[in-house]
This record gives sequence, C-alpha cells and structure tokens, in this order.
Amino acid sequence: MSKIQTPQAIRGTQDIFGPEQEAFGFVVDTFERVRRLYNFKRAEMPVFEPTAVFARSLGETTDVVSKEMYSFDDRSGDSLTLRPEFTAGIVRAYLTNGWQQHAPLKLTTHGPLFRYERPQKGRYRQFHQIDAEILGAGEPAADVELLVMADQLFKELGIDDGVTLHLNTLGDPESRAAWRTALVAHFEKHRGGLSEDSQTRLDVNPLRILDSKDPRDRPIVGEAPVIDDSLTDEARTFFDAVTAGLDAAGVAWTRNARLVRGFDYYRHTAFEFITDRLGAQGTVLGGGRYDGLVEALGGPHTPSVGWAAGIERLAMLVGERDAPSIDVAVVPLGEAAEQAANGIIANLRRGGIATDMAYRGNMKKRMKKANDAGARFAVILGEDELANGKAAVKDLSTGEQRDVALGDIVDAVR
RNA sequence: GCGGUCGUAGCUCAGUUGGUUAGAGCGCCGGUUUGUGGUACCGGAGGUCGGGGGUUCGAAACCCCUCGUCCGCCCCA
Repeated sequence: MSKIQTPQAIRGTQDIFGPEQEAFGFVVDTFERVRRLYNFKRAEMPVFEPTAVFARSLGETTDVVSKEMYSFDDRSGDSLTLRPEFTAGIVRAYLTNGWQQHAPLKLTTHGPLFRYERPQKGRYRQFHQIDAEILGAGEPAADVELLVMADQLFKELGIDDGVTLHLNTLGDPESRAAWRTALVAHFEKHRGGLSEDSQTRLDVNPLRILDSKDPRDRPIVGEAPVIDDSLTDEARTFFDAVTAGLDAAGVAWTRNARLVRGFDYYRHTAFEFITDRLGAQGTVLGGGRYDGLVEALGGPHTPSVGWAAGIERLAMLVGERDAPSIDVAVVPLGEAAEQAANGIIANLRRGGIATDMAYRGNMKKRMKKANDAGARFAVILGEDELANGKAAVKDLSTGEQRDVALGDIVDAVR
C-alpha cells in the first residue's frame, strides 16, 4: 500500500494567512474606504469570461494573450479564460448590462487574476489587484481624479514616500501614429546597434524599445524622438490639463517620456506608480486612458480611464501587520460558569465589544490566551462570583481587578 | 519561454575532507503555580534532510532527473 501523497499547492499560488493576510486585508480595506471618499461604486464580475473578451481587448499578439492566459474549453466546448486583467471584463459588463445609462460611471473592484508566468517574489500565477475605472468620460478631470485617488491611497497606506508617480502621454491616435512613425524611422536607422530583443520589438511593438533595460539600447533610446514633437494641439492641451490638475491637487509627479503601454488600446494619459523597493517588480500601480477599448469590444465610442494595482506588491510595501486585538476575553471556571458566560459574551458582542472565549482549558491557559489575543480586559467568572451575581473584571495592562455586577459588565469594559 | 540561485523541525538557520541514534534559537505543548496572563527556570513533542534514481561498505553532503523557491531577462500589478 502506497503512502498517501498530500497534494501540493499549484505553482505560483499562495495561501495567505497571519501577518501577511493582515497586510493584504489592510490594503483592501483602505482601498474600499478611499474609493467611497471619491464616490466610486463597487462592482463584482466573473473571474472567467469568453476567451474573445481578452483576445480582442488585449490584442492577439500580446504576450498575455498568446502565452500567459489560462484558457480552456468547458464541457459544452466553449473557450473560456480566467481573467488576466480587470478592464476587459468590466467593459464587457458595461456593454452587456447597459451601464452606459450611468455614464460617466466610476467603478472599482478587486479580486484574483490569473497569468501563466514564471513566478517571482511579488509575481504570481494567481495574483490580486484593486482596480478603479471611469467609463464614459473623455474629460481630463477623470484622469486627474483617478490619479489623486491613487495618490491618497498610497498616503493612507503609509507608503507614499517609497513610491513615485511616473506620467506620460501617448497622445491621440493622430499624435500616436506620427510618433510611432518617427520612432520606427529612428530605430530602423540604428537597427544593427539594437539588442536582439529590441530588433524583434521593432517589428512587433516598437514603442516597447523605449523602456528596454538593455545597455546596448540606451544610447539609441536616448536620441529617440519624444512624443512631444508629434503631439497635436488637442493632445497637448489634454495633457496640460491633466498635469495642471495634479499640480492643483498637490500630487507630485515626474514626466517619464519613455513610459509606454503594452496593450494596444491606450491613448493619452499613461502612468505608473513605481518603487525601487521590490526589485524587478517596481510597478505597483499602473494605468491610463483607453479611449479605444469599448469600440474594440463592439460598443459605442466610450472614452475611459482606469488603473489597477497589485495587492501583493502593496502589501509587501506595507509590511507585515499584527491582527487587531480583541477587547475582552471571558474566562469561566466550571460548567455552570461556562453556561452563564454564553449570556455575557453575547451581550458584549451585541454591544459592539470584540469578545472571545476559549472552548477549553484551565484558568491559566485561558488567561494566557486572553493575553495573546491582546485583550484589554479579562472577565473572570467563577463559582464565588456567580453566586453573587458578579464577575471579576481584570484590566490586563495594569493587573487591577474588581468585582462587577453581571448587568454592568458591558459598561465596565467599554 | 531563457539564464542563474537555493531547498535540513511550524519559522530563521547550523551540520567538519561522505562516517553511529540529524542540532540550535524562536514558536508550540507541559511543569514549577489544583482560581489568574506577560517574566524566569525546567521538561517535552515535532524531521519522508523537497521528491525519485544513481555512486559508495556508508549520502543531508557527490552525480543525474524532477518538483518547488528566489534573482535577472521577457512581460507585467
């Protein structure tokens, strides 16, 4: 008989618990609080969609679509895909549910995403993001609002000093096309000096050469034309409005003329919040304006902006956190006291006081558990106290202890 | 997908040129204290040495394969 082999977790997945989960939860809770301050609604979408949702939106040739998606045929033969990003599914929901009537629609969501990649720290096959989108708004004010919200999120997470907002514009289609043409001409002239990767990029996605890390590419990139020379007046006006809005809101940013987008549908504003504390996984929040996406999914022209941030990466910057302490631990002695304690803990909890009681153990163990849980008070209920209709309330920080009538316990520990 | 690193207790790590029953700290459990936590002291449990195969009288250590981790590239949050 062979030994039973415990199944292992799938590569690139994580079980999050304890101090790491506290950090993870802190990120999500903070995001939920901040998005309400900005009057963003919350939406839930399925974790899988028809494969076409992502293939069309991301572009068939991108790495994400061509080799990183978890795609499979379901039992009826339909090709489904575990979402590798949020935006495409949100746009699909926007179109299929008629959310256009709410435009401009400010939406947030968060949850798991899936990409078949080589795992590293801060990079997983199932990972989690928070996401914010504004659909149906072509005004630069929408870009500004999203960026100010992101900035406030970093501040409230306490990690703003390690993170920098990098900002660029990709222009409108006309600007972008002109810039692209100029870039291709420049890089073609120096093709032989480019790295092998960048020579491939030149044929597939020339903008991507700009953020190449290869030292051979740096001098050629340094002389490459910048978007500013190709911007139409409208595109320039738009970008100026965004930067002026950020300045007015007191949000620090730096221009990064080499910041481009991997996905095809981005226009105008592109941005990333970058840290130098996570190695190669420096981008902790990224996004931009994707005015062309809704049309790519068969909808009407719907200018939109959005961003997403990796919860794991944010949680790593936040650092491990302790679980919140409870207020009261009830320590009963004997069966009669254990029964009576049920009423006491119910009253405490109904009164909004975080309370716990161990299922078993002698007094010493229960006191230790009370201490470990960070309880401010122990409510000790023994035979003597019970007979008098009282309980001993002990302040665990000072060690002081006094008898309190059972009906007064909630007030005594408040 | 490419190149590299590292896998020993729940965690962080020792482990001599290959040589008996594989160690420490922290954590966990118990005791000193049969109605009182934090400190201290004492004791205990806990290990397929990632897995499989090979070399050898003998492997945690050497070789091969494999799985996983971490780092860089690609790409991206």
